[in-house]
Amino acid sequence: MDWHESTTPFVPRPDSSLSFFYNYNNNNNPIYPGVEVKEGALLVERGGMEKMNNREKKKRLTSNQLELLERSFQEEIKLDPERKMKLSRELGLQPRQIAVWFQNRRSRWKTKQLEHLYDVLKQQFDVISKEKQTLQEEVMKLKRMLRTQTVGGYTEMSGEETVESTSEGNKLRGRTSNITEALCSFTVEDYNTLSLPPCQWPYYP
DNA sequence: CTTCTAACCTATTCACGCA
DNA sequence: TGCGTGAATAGGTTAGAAG
Repeated sequence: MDWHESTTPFVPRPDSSLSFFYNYNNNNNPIYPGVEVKEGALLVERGGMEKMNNREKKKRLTSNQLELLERSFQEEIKLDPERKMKLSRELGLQPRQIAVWFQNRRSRWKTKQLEHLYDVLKQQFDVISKEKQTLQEEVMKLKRMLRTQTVGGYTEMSGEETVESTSEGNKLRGRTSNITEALCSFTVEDYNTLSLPPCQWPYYP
């Protein structure tokens, strides 16, 4: 899940309705006085686009700025105050802009991770699904064989006792239902510990 | 215990840039 | 000019410090 092993594992926050999404634990939330400028660098307020006339036009970051930000992000997904100020100085951007960029970047990163996870799970599901189909076909085949044998004078299986209700059938059922349960009960907490193939960053949608 | 602050998050808005 | 992208905003939660 982490870009680097150094980053904090995905730990849902307790007691939060949004805990599902809280990747990054907040236990060592640093004090960072006077840096987080709530307006200042930002150009537009909600519903106040007319105010932009007096402000700087919203600009895209330059390729150099993006390159450095991206490098920094890949070193560490979280932004500590010191690094924020350093990047701010180096890139000539407001600290708030750096913070926003990291925020948005983490968001994009997580979206990609979820897409990747979906692909992995789908692949696994397809394989298992195929396997189940093969086994079901085999069961049908065995049933047919049994029926032929009983017609020919062999011992007949009583009433409901089919191949599926035998120990083999139970094994098969148990196995498939376990797989289904496992897939249906998959949570993001599992996602934390799931070992995924290495994720090639940066990749964009 | 309550309040404040600063960090984080998701969802959303909307300007920019490209086909 | 329509659409995708991404910078920025809004509004929410949590943790930690201070009163």
